[in-house]
Amino acid sequence: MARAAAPRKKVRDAEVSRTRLFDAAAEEFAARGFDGAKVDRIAERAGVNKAMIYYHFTDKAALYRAVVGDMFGSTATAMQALRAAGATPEEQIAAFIAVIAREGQSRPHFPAMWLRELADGGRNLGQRNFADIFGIISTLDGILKEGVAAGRFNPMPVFMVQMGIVGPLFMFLATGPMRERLKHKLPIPAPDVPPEKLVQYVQSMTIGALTAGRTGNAGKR
Amino acid sequence: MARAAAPRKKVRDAEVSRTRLFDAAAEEFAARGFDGAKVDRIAERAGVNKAMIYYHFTDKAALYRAVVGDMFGSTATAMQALRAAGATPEEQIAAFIAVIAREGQSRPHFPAMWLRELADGGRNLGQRNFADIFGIISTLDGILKEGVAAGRFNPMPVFMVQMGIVGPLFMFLATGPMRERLKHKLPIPAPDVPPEKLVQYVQSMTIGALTAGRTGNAGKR
DNA sequence: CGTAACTAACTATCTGGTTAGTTAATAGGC
DNA sequence: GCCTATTAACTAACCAGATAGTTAGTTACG
Repeated sequence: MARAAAPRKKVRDAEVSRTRLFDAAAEEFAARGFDGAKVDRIAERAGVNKAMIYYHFTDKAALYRAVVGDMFGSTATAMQALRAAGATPEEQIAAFIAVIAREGQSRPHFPAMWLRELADGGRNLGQRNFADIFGIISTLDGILKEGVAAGRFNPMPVFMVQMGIVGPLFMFLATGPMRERLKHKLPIPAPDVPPEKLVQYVQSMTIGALTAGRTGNAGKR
Repeated sequence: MARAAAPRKKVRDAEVSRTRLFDAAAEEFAARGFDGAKVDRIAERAGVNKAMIYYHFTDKAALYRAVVGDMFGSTATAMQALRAAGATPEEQIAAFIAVIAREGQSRPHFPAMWLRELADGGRNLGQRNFADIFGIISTLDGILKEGVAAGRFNPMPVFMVQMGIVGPLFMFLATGPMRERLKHKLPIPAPDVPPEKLVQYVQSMTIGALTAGRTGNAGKR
């Protein structure tokens, strides 16, 4: 029987092993945190010998940094395309929020890991990670300044606005599994919230606070 | 020289040891998480022999639960006095937010620990803690329902609103030490934000989103 | 056949928890 | 008021299991 042109399935493939380890690590780190995560468990979940962690990555810390670097790097990159000319500050803020939400959803480990990283005071972050984060915040800072200059936004500290965006988004996303698990023992019903609705809510919150008190210019051009 | 009526300073005092251990544990758990926290370090910080942890509390987990129980219990209690008759839904939401902020500030370990607990999916919480948390959410649920019934609020899922409040508040509070530490190497200035300003911002965000689209009834009676 | 990819077994260290023994406080009898 | 028996509060040393990391040797692949 003629074999299809598809690349023959290898028994050994560094790429595959690396990816499996990376994914297992992301899950484990998100669920347990750096200290709670066990390298044996990561290897087991990945279906790979433990020593391969040290072969493909250097050690536990480097593996962790790889995961974190991937998530912040990806977000930082996505931000570059953001400040489209012609968009109102409100539209730019909305887009900024949408990008963060999209990143948080496409990597299920992202929200929980960010919560932990903030609680840690960034103890495990490297130079590179900070650069990415600063890039993200600078983008927001630029949007806010533009809005203030245009007389549309109240001046607000960037970090406060940033936490006002990431906080609701990532807390809600990170607690998804928990809400699912507790669903039947909750005193009040917890309806499923579609992602778009969450994004809309955060957009509405943020723009609401930035434009509060101004005579209804929100949404206008 | 006549001794003052003040109780003589004892060399041994269970109350003092317990408190010192509790405080040291709160600090350590907030900074490192349950797994990252080391009992030896807690004992050292408290200036107390390690075995006293097992004497005054049962084990590491029980000590953790004591700290968590204190913070959620205190907040749950503070919520009881909240639903004052005659207050508008907006005022009640504002008060709800103020209470959470106050609790988060009076216990410096609270914000970081809640972030971690959410990322953990409540793995370390007990029956009692969940009861307290449900109580807090029920309070918010009541306020929201009242607002909707009065035609002042848009109907929104409680959990989403809750995360929209706790997220910004606790993320900002938890990252205070980190911002302080990084102050000099930030690309953009990070001005100090007085607590009232943070509270106002979160109140404005939340009420803004809950009343968005409604013909300006916010703040009125 | 050379080597990248992999494995099984091992080790050093860390860490939560225990335990046998010690000492300060206190209550009760006189 | 003082002595003493009891025990709550405390300590130093220890232990067993867990865990990150290593290594010497093996095998599939190009």
